[in-house]
Amino acid sequence: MSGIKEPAVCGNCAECKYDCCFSNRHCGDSHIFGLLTHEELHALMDNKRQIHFRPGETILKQNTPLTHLVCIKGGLAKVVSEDPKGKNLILQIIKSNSIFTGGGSIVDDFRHFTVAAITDVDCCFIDTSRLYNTLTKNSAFAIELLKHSNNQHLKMLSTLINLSNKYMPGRVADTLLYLKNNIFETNPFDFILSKQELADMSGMTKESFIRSLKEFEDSGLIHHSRNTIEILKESELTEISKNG
Amino acid sequence: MSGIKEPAVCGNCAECKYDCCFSNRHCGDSHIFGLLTHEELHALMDNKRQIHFRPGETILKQNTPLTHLVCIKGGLAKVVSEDPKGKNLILQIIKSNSIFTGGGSIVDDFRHFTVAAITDVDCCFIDTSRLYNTLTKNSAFAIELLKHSNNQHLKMLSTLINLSNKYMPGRVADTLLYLKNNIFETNPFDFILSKQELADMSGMTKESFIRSLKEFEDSGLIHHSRNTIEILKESELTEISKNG
DNA sequence: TGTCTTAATTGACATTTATCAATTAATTTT
DNA sequence: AAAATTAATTGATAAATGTCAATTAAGACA
Repeated sequence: MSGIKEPAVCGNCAECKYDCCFSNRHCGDSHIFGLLTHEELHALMDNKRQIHFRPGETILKQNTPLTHLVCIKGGLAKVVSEDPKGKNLILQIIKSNSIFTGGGSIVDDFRHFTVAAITDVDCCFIDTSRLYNTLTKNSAFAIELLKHSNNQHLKMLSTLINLSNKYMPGRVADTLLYLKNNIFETNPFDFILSKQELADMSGMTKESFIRSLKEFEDSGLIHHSRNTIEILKESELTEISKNG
Repeated sequence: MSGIKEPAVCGNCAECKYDCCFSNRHCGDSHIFGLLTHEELHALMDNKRQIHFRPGETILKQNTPLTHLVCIKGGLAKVVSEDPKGKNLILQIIKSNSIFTGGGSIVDDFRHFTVAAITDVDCCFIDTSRLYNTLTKNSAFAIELLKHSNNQHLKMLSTLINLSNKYMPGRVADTLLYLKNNIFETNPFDFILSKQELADMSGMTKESFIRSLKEFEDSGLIHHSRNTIEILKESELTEISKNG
């Protein structure tokens, strides 16, 4: 893990070509940084640091103070809720160009999740103390962040319903469809996730996940080998997801 | 259910004494409406309607368009996620003086929950189309709403963890402690909720809830009769909650 | 008061899921 | 390449939870 202090640059500056929040001015679908003026962007990003993480490294640790926002510039990371007894629940996979506020921002200012790199990850750390100031000055930015927050809220609701109302086959189907349609966006897809991680996404033990996957394989719904899964009958998987 | 068009009044007007959002200027802990100027308050609340609901009535219905915010002025309501197969999950109980945005606001603008009255409920409906304008003009208000949203987010996270990581006794303990400490704030407490509703709060069938409750009774942790529950050994219940 | 209806409770049983131990496969290290 | 470690898989079993049916209790009503 290495921290490189970046110069204050933005899409409006000649020298600025290489950074997600600056040159592209968007994180995920929200284009949230595009709402800032040149000056506001500089004020917020001035002392931003871009950091590289290797697979497996912890980017943010649950229960530590929330001092920075994180923008994922490249790579995949997992958002994990760690519980004292060691049961991990993977709530979300974060892709390139997404902004991660961590839930507790502006509320209790500590982190409620751990974020860990799955692949190599490049990301920016943005000071939350500066965020407050930006929110005050630019209400369009504040509204966009509110939208982002509400979006996360709805995603978590969907996770909650999936995990609490469905039996294992439905939950496994959800995980597979989520990976194909939202994360990897190819079929078949190579995944870097272990069976334990897939189980942690589905709220079950790895043994149960494996058995459920095998049933799908035997029914011809999917085909999987070491690190690849191909979804053969998506509509049937969707049915299984719906029926719980 | 009756709708009474209210005059545009606020805490600054002489005639205004009777309304939660106006005279008290707060909803729950957030005092969010206190951040608005006299003019902004009027602009937002001008055509507000105050409505009375009787026990059991639906206040907001899942999957309908999200056109209004709701402020609960008096009474208790339940926030329910209804699933197509009829499995209901009660996510939250709403008390007096709380604001309910419903998750989907500013995102997809439809409701992701049903809200139903448990007791008699008085509440105000505030036009969300006016909300956007207010957010734009008053960033402190926007930040406060963001805080509210993040708060809801964290509460949902806690629900998610409780439901997915704990066995039944832990979940029942959570429900009982939540009712005592957050909703009724007395001990013993009279509850108006049916066993089915308590089970829906705990993510299990009513039969399972009843059995779990009986075990607590037999172990001397609680005492319950028809509509009253008394928590006798809170610290032990807290342990059960922690250990899942 | 007795009838009707709904909610609460109990018991027997089936299903779902986790746990534990053993084995095999894959990966890393030496 | 062999040894050592870690991950994946399988089977047997136990624990957790849901389902169904039957019974009792409580509340509503005429």
